[in-house]
Amino acid sequence: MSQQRHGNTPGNAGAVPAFPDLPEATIARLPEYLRALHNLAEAGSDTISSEGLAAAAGVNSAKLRKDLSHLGSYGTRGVGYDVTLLIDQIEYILGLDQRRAVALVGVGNLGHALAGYDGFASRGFRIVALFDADLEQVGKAINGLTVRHVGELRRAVVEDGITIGVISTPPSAAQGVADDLVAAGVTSILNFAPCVLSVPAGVDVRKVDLAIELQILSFHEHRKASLTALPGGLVGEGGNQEAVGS
Amino acid sequence: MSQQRHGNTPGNAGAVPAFPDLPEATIARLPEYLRALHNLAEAGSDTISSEGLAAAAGVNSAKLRKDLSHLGSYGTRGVGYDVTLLIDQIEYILGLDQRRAVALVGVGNLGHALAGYDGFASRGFRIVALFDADLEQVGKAINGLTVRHVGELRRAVVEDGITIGVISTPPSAAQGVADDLVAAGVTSILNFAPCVLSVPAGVDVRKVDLAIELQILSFHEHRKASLTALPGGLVGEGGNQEAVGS
DNA sequence: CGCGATTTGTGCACGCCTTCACAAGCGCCT
DNA sequence: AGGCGCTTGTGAAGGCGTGCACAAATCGCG
Repeated sequence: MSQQRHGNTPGNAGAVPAFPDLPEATIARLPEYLRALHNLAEAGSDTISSEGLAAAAGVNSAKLRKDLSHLGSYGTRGVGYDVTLLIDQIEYILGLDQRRAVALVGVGNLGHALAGYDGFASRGFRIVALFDADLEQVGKAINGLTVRHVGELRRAVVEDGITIGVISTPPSAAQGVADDLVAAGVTSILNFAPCVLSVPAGVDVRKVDLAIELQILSFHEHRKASLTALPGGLVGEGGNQEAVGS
Repeated sequence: MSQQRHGNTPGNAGAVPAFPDLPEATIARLPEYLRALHNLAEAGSDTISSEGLAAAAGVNSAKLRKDLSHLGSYGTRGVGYDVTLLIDQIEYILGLDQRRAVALVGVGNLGHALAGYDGFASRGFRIVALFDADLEQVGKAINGLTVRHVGELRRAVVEDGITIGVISTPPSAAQGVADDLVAAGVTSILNFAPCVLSVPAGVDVRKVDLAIELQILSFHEHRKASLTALPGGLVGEGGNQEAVGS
């Protein structure tokens, strides 16, 4: 592979190193590696082998090595990977060192919980604004933030430099909110509403549908149930551990 | 990933049709088709073309046809698919007609919201039991259910015929809860705790990590930001719409 | 009854991802 | 200094999934 490390292309004027062209599958796994690495660092490990990190992240070690090789070889043969160095690298690649500002729209049942979820703050994000269309909710304080009316969205996005929006409204309102977010300049959306959003080119949408996750599990339950009725029975079936992420 | 060799014996004597051997990718999309179909049915459509359903589900029409062809041919050439027939078929395949009983462990911030989430009840599941290790929470009523102590888990799973468990505890408690669920007979787990669970063969685990979803979006933001700094700029970049699910 | 319009079902090719297997590289011990 | 054990990085092969393009099938209409 032509690995372009920090030795940059001569013509690149930016201070940023050439941005690696990572496979989607790899990108989806980097956060998991990062979490595992943080645990290891906290436990006092300085270095970790691909085997060890793979186990901690729940993946195959060959896959992990190939993933990491894509971002430019930060391991030492015979030793392993430097934990803190790798953390810095992955956080840089993911852009987490910027602690991006996030807006959350819809503080109903789920949105309320998301607004108070520690995991966002502790893993690279700042929820800086909450919105709702319901005047009943507007003005309420959640986790130190005041819920504002969705009409103020545009101004807030610009003022606070928000680049990511989270939608946790009912599905009927989701498309409208998405349109507002895009119009305000948001280019990444995390959608919890069970519906398809249509957005212009250049805007990324990820969808999390909680019921769908259960339905997929239900399928496997159904399959397992119908298999146990068969003569062969289930012999040495491998446990299925699948992580979300496309 | 999975290593399942479910040899489907041709001489299946059961009244149930031979269980189809669906690709994982197809399974993950069936729930989305189902949701779109319910919307269409509510709107009064009797039949729908692959093109129309694909648009409603946010996928390519060829992909949709191939997916549906895997579960037998329920369309009519020149006409399209019968909406209600297709709904019944997909619900049967996913095992949703059984309205599986679900246990939820951990009624903290997120768990509380999940316990009250309408989407579960309206899309084929019954949350029948809530558990927590915190005695402060035990006894409280959420959405008509009383929170019980996690020690009662085993008995409840057996008595209520629970087959799916949802873990929304802190990561430190998740593995223990998973062990308890498995010991009680649960064979499918939806894990919201940001950690890897190890479970015996035959148990399915799906993981939803909210922070990871944001981190993936953050990567794309980072990439987009570094691209706009380049001379070419972004030319006709296709909007990325990715759904969760492996 | 036949024809054309329409839409499904699918063979095929391509690309991405995973996994194996091993050479290359590194540190440690003697 | 040299050899040995350990670990990374990667070439190659195979499998899976996607999307095109088209044949087969069905309906409606003249």
